[in-house]
Parts: sequence; C-alpha cells; structure tokens
Amino acid sequence: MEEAIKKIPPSSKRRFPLYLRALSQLHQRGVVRVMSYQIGNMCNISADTVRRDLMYVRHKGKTAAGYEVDSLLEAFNEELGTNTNNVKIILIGAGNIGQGLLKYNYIPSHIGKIECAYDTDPSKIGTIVNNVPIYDLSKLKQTCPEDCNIAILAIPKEHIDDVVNRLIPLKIKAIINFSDGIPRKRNNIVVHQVDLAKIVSEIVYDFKTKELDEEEVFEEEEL
Amino acid sequence: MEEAIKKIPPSSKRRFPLYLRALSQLHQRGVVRVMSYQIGNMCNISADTVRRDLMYVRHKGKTAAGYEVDSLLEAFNEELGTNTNNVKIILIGAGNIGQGLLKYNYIPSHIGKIECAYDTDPSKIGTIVNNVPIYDLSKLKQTCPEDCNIAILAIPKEHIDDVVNRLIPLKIKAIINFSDGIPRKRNNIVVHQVDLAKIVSEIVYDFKTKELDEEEVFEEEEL
DNA sequence: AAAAGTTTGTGAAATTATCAAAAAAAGTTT
DNA sequence: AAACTTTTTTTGATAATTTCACAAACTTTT
Repeated sequence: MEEAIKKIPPSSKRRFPLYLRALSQLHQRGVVRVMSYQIGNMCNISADTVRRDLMYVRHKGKTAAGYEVDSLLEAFNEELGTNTNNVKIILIGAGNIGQGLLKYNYIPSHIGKIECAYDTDPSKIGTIVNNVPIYDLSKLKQTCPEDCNIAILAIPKEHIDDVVNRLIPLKIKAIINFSDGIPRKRNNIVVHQVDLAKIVSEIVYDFKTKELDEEEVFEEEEL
Repeated sequence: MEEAIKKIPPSSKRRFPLYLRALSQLHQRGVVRVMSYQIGNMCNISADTVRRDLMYVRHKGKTAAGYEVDSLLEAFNEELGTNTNNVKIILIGAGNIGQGLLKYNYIPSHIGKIECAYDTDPSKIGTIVNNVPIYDLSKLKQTCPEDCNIAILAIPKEHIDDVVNRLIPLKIKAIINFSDGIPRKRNNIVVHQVDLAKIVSEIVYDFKTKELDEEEVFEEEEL
C-alpha cells in the first residue's frame, strides 16, 4: 500500500545525462515545450524510448501535448543531482582526436570537465586549447588534480600501456580510451573502449544490409 | 520438417563486422584458437553475447575449448560476403577529428575505404594523409567517386547544412556525422549521429553511479 | 463546439542480453 | 592411463530492454 519504490532501469538512467544536455540546449534557446520525438532526434534515441524514460522522472503525469522543458529540466537536475557536474577529467594526448574533443565542446559541463591535457610534443606543451592547458606528460604527477578519477586516452596504441602505468599511482580509476589499442587488464582501473571503427562499421553495415534487403525482396517471396 | 530457416537477429548481425575485424587481427598474429571472452575483450562485447552470436554462424557445432580462428574467419567472411569490402566512403573535413580518423586506421578495410577527404583550408588541400588525398571542397562534384554512397562529416556545426546540401546531388545516401550539430531532416539521405559527448557521458555517468552505489550500500539495507 | 489531428501513456509483444547448469574437451595428478 | 579438476562451450530459462499499438488526453481547425 506504500508508494511503489521508484526503480529506474539502469539502461534508462544511462540516458539521463543526454536528456539533461538536450533540455539545457532547449532551455537556452527559449523553447518552452518539446515533443518526445524532438528530444529523441537530439539524442539519437527513439521517441518510444524517450517517453518511457520520461515516465520515470515525471513525478506527476501531466501534459499530453509535449513536455514542459523547464519542468523536465528540473526533474533531471534533481535526479542526477550533483553527481556529474563536478567530475574532473584529464585528457592524455592532444593530437587530432584529443584536440577534437577539446575544441568541439564535445564534453559539455553536465558531464564533467576536462581540467587539463597532456602531450609530449614541445610545440603543444604550454599552449591552451579552449581554456584547457596542455602540460608536459612527464609532469603528470605534479599537475594532475587531486580528486580526478577519470582519464581520456587519445594516444597512439604503442604508448598505451606506458601511460596506463603512470596513471595507476594517481587516483585514476576509469579510462576512456579512444586509441585503437587495448591496454592490458589491471585490477584497479576500468577501461572503456571507444572504438570509432566499431561505430563506423555498424553504420556502414546497417546501410549495406538495408540496401541488399531492398534488392532481395523478390527472392524472399519465393519462400 | 525442413531445416529451420536460419534467422539471425539484426542486433547480432550488426556485430559481425567487429568479429571479422578481431578474427582478422588474430589470424594475422598467427593465433590458432581463441576463447569467447577474448573475442569479447577485443570487441567490447560480453562473452555471453559473443557465444550466442557465434552460434549463428558456426554451421556445425564443433570444438568445445575455444574456437578455431580460421574456421570462424571463414564463416564470417561467407556470412558478410563482399557486402562491405568495397564500400567507398568520403570524408568531409580534415580537421582534428577527420585527420584522426584517417591516421589511426580507425576505418579498417573490412568496413570500407575512405577514398578521399575534403577541406577548405588551403594548407591542407593537396596533401595526402595516410594515402588519402585531401581535395578542395569546392571540387567535390568533380572528384567524388561515382559509386560512393557514404560520407563521414567532421566539420564545425555551422557548415553542416551547407555541406549536406552539396552532398544531395551526388549519390550520397548515408551520412555519418561526427560534428556536434544535427543536419535538418531530408528525404533521400540517412544521417547517423556519432555523438562523442554521448559516449563519454554514458561512461562517466556509469562510473559515478557505481561509485555512489558502493557508498550507499548501507542505506539500501534499511529497506 | 464539434471534428480532425497530435502526442502522450502504457499494457502487451518482441527482441535482446544475461544467467545458470549440463556437457564436452583439455589438462593434471596419481 | 584412469580418475579427477579445470575450463569453456552449449543452450534452456529468465530477465531486461525496446518496440508496437492504441485508447485517452489535449490542441487546433473548421
């Protein structure tokens, strides 16, 4: 008879930061109402899934023609709390991918903040990209923020294990690895592989498959 | 009473190119046998899922201590056929992300080949990065390969719609968009958003959530 | 204010991933 | 070389997640 315990599926929760980002953008643009499919487009999620997800945070069922941006924004802010606002991230490697991440605002503030970046190239060391200073990798220990647990790796695969070895004495517990190599397993550190080839591959394959399907409609009918 | 129709779930099929890539790498290294969890590690997929997927292609159930690399490789080659080998891709934008894609072999040949790249920066035009020539974007029409259907976008969001407009007269039917903006909807062109922020966001959020969970074990017990 | 058109909310179905335990192979010990 | 141990696959069962589909709620149009 008590209120049902609010159990939000993990798969749904993982999308919350995306919603927060989309809603913040909408809020900034002064948009008052938004449909599920619009949020879906912004986040690359189906409208169905968006609606399901929104069910979990909308404490009161309310509108039926779009959602109030501000009300949802509030709900997600509450739900996410300050969990992710203050996450400090370091970036190892200010090469192409690294600087790409810095420049394009790919990591918005809801998610966390890249505090500083590291490289070994003297021409990069000492520069500042989009407000983020690039330090000498050899000064990692001295310059890495105290309470930083997450590192993004964007370096050639030859150096991965080297770098990971240096991250272990720091308090880094999670690595987001954009490099095309996999560090060997360690105990105290979780590695998340971001595999750009995987991403492209799936899309290309989907596309090619769909194309074939269209050609093969005739054959199918023979069954 | 006929042989059951081999129906491979789409979600599974989408992983095939990844397996093909992993298996090719193993083959090159001369590895003869491989366990499901090793493939899983290489592809960032759980061992459970890998095994299920392999069920679909291994026409005959066989070994029980690891899989034969070559036999699987053959099976996937057969399954995928030449669908993806000869896919031609163009890359618009040879900035940080674009060159990153070119340099790090992120797009292996099983998936497709980036035939050429385009930029507007005179210092880039005419250069060759990892065997891929960079052309002037204004020469797009003249230089784009005839039978190319896929374009990767890695440009500032301000120029997205401009570029997409130019892609439409060509035979581009799918866009893989690494930019942090979304092109407006068109009829004849499918856009796949690759959202680096989304990726990082999910990882950071997962990490933070797990951290909190550990702290909150006590509270949970009160229920 | 009635009719037409949207969009949500949500059971139900379909799909996908994970668990768990039996079976098969390989390795180890005696 | 037989018996035991360990590892890894296979697969039925279960759980989680997504998608479908449609009634109900609201908006807009006539």
